[in-house]
Amino acid sequence: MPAAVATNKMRLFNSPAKHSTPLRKPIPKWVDKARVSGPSSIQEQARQLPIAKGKDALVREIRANDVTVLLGETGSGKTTQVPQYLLEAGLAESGLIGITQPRKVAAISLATRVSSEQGTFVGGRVGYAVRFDEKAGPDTRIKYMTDGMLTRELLGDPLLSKYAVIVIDEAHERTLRTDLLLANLKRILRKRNGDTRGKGKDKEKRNPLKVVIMSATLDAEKFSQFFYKADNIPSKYITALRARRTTSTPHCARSFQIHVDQPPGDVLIFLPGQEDIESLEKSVDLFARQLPIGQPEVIVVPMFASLPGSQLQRIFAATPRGKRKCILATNIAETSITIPGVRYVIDTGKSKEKRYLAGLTGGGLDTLMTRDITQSSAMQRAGRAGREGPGFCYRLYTEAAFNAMAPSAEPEIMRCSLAQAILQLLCLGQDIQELDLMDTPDVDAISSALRTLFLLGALDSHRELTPLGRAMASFPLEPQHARAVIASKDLACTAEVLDIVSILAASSKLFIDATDKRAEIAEARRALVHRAGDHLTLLNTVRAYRAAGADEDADENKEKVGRSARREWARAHFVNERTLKEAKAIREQLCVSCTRAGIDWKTSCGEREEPVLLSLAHGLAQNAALIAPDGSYKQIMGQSVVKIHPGSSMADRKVPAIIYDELVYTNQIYARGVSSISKSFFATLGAFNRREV
DNA sequence: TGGGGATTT
Repeated sequence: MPAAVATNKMRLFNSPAKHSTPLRKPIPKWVDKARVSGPSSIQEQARQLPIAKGKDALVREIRANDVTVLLGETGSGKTTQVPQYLLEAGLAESGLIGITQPRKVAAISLATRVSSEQGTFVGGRVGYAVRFDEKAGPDTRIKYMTDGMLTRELLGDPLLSKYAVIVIDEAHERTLRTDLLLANLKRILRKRNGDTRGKGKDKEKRNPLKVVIMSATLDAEKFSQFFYKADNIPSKYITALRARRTTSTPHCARSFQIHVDQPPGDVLIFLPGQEDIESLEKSVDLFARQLPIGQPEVIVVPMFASLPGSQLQRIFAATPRGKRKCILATNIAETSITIPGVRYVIDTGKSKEKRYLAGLTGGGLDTLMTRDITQSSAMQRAGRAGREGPGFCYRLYTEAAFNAMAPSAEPEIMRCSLAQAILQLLCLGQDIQELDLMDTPDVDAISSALRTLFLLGALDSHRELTPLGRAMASFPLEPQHARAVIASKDLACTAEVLDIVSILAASSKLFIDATDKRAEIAEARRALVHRAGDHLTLLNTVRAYRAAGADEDADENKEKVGRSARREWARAHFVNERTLKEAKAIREQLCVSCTRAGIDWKTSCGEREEPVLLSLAHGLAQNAALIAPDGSYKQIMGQSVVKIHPGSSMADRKVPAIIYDELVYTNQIYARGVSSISKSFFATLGAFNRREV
């Protein structure tokens, strides 16, 4: 460990336990009782969850109120049990029970769990709906889904009339989609449950809706206030369904004393970014080699989102007897990936945070900074220890530092680009400035997004949605990318633009960059690099991947051979196959959207590159810069001087003009996803000419 | 010369 970390004060926190004797701190007795009962049926386990005791009272409250806010920590069983209680109580007779989750994996695994508790198959009484995957049928009463999925349903059914109950889970995370849902639920409650109270007869005809908000942090009362204030929507705030208690004991230790002093169990260390992980990996390896004879061997495993899929197997592989796994992870291990066998968590208290700064002229800017985590994150990180037994969390900061942390993260709506959200709301006939949101974004962020939408042609000068804007909103893409797809129709290069845009819309990066293999990687990828820049390099890569093993695909029996040839190709070129697979699924969805919008997605421009770049430039008109006499690049719209990101194929190249996907400010303002474009292109862009309007 | 993490009929 770096000295700075090793000498910091640490705190010892007791974490949740399921069985066996706790290591240091006694586990509260009632938790013990709930967890120690030995092997039993899955239904029996459900009955023993802490929440089960409050079942009747809970159902009574939900029945009596339109909105119920439920505070309960992860593991209290609320997400799996509450929907079943409501089903049993007959609250799903007039419609579905929908439960939203911020993440796809959670929606799927919860549906699977609850299905088996109900003794049915997934897609029967209990189902789920996430992008690219839906298992729900006519018998489905309980549906787990991503919050994005329900937001999409809103566009087609503004009153969500299929649902009798909507449960918003993990509401404290305040994702953009959760916030948009909360605002719309308030509107729906007014419509479906009536403006005035006490007219019971009418109420039944109106198909009333029940809303349950679940939060894991103390700001739960804010949700209750949100629904009650102004509207007097009957809402109830129920406290503390605690599944675990986190107690703290001051504790100083050198970090690797865990390994020397503590019983077996893997160690999970939370760090801000890839750079920190790679440098600590070296230190830990060095430490491991200097261990006295007889000490167990240490296996160091890095973990961050851009790692290739093959690395993931190392994380989930069981630790051999007599060895100890030490996982160095970013925030990815906080919520999205659960690693079995972790008994000790070391929390540095830091994470990287992306924040969007709206620009008044030249689009926006993302900042990426290392910051202190929130108390909510700290508790989540601690909870990652001891999921299968007693566990411990060593916090590398003082209790005072913990108390100084923000209780929970600022809502996403306050720190992201609003262009896509505003466009979707306009399709619903809603104005973001009139919408009753829990937190209202800055007026600058709204004006900036409106300006972007205007430049893209989605809005006219009266802020009215144009037919082009409506067409853009029909794509599950950011407005800039949707604009590029639409532009590709007239430029006859839709196939190529879809290839590029689907990669840009994928969640992880296409290229894998290990610092220590830079020369090898450059050599392997040389044939893929296009001199016009990153967008056409992406296109080359997608095409080459598709071509690898394509011959075998003709024969059904050899399809497997084709798949393994592609996997091998991706590995050899340091390309993330997971990204390519995700992009393929996105592309298929985009083809459906194209057909609906009257765009022939098969139209290809072959090897011509100009139409592709011009289509992209229609979407990225605001993201353009010209070279200055001193060799730097200056934005066309906006005043920033931007530097081409070192990871770009255009780094160190001097061309007259560039377009880029985004600006990221770390130490300097870097343009990422850069292509060279002829200056004369801008003269042909209507958006560019309208920029002063 | 540098890359926290989710999500979309």
